[in-house]
Amino acid sequence: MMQERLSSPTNTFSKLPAEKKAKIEAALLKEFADKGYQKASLNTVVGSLGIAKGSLYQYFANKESIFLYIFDLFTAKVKGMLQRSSGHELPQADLWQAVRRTMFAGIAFIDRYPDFYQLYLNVLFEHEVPQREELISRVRLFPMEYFGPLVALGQAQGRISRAVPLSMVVFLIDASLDRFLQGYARSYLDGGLGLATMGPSELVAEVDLLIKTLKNGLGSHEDQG
Amino acid sequence: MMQERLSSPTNTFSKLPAEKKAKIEAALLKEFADKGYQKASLNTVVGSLGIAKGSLYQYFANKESIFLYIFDLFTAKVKGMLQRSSGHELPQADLWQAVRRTMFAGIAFIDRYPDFYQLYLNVLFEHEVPQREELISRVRLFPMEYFGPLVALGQAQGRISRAVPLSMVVFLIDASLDRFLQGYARSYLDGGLGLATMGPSELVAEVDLLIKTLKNGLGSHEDQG
DNA sequence: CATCATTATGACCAGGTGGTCACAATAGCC
DNA sequence: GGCTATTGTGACCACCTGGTCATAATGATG
Repeated sequence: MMQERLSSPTNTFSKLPAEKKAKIEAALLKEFADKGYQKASLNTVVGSLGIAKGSLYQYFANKESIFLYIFDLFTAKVKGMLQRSSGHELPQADLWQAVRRTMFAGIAFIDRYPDFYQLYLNVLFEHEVPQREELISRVRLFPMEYFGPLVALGQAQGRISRAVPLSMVVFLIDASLDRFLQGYARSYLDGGLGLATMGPSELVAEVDLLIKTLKNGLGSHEDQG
Repeated sequence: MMQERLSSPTNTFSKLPAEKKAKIEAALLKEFADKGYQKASLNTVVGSLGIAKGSLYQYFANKESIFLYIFDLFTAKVKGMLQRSSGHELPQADLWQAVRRTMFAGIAFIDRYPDFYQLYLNVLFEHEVPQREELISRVRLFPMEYFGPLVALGQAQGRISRAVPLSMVVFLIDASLDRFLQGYARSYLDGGLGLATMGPSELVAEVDLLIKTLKNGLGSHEDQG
């Protein structure tokens, strides 16, 4: 009695040769990433694919379900990447190691799937994207559920300040992480760090610096390290 | 030989009675804030205003110039608010006081002009907004030019850690500030802080906590305060 | 009043959209 | 081959968009 999801393509689509399926998915992703949901044109997609519009509508019910299907591909990719990056983590792992790993996983994701990341940014802020809030929370829950327990553990062990509420710790980490990645992907958001033009090693140094700064704070301490 | 800006309305528009002008501006802002640039419909606007479409095109050259004009109103409002909030600052003012003031100014701005803030978020992330990067940098320069010198001063005086490059300090402050305000305006971005449902005094406490955390860091210190 | 400049109007246009459907092509099976 | 079920097709539809323009209304000036 499993309900078909609205984002499900028809089984005509699932029976398609893998290669053709991949091409269609890629073209759709590109269009949604480039133009956003509203301005994405299915006419353009079928044109560039060289298939008939009717075919597209034999694969999917409508534009919305097409979009949701593509976004599903994105969440699957994110999930996979996060699991791979945190999979070997020990139960009492260090929060900062986890943050570091997530950061690099994010950077790698943007490098490997720039269109998917663009799609995500579109959803974050575009109006009238179908089911926007639900889609966003689906993605944002991953890191939150991941960091929360680690912060609690760190506080219990005394390595994370107990003076700061857990929610604030998570907020700051999330904000820094997200904004760093946004700056990496869109140079005008990096606040002058120049992330877009950095080489890999510089990027690593910058990530480590950011984490160290999050840990130690911006104020000066008597014993400066 | 002053070149007319592309965003300039015709002088037909400037000669309009102030009341009518304000109504038109408000309706346009509302539409752009609600729908974003692309999906905003001028037909809807003239419909809700009860004026003819031709009139709108006697006030402005085209949709783009309409949008740029409305965005100009926004930057003017932001400029005014920032100047008012920082105007009385002493030359050797404290960075953290400045951050605090900017934070509250931002909150007040969102409360007072939610549509303008929405407009800004649209521009930040929507595709194919005319001159997007230029518009964004126009707004983002304000706080950056403001905080940069204060950070440098703080580092010279030894109150801000000299171990952290100025650009990183500015990045973290900017990211926290921006994200906090985004979370305040869009609850699904607040990372669980629950900003949207807070009363004013709670909000003040949260801002102070955030600033204190930025200063002291997330790690625990022997002398915990 | 008449004359002229300015402003308001809305029917109209070309272009694009998501979506449909009668039909053509193909594939599988006997 | 012939028959059926599935898949591919693109002309077509209603709808909406930003933008135009001939014309009407209004205001100013004498």
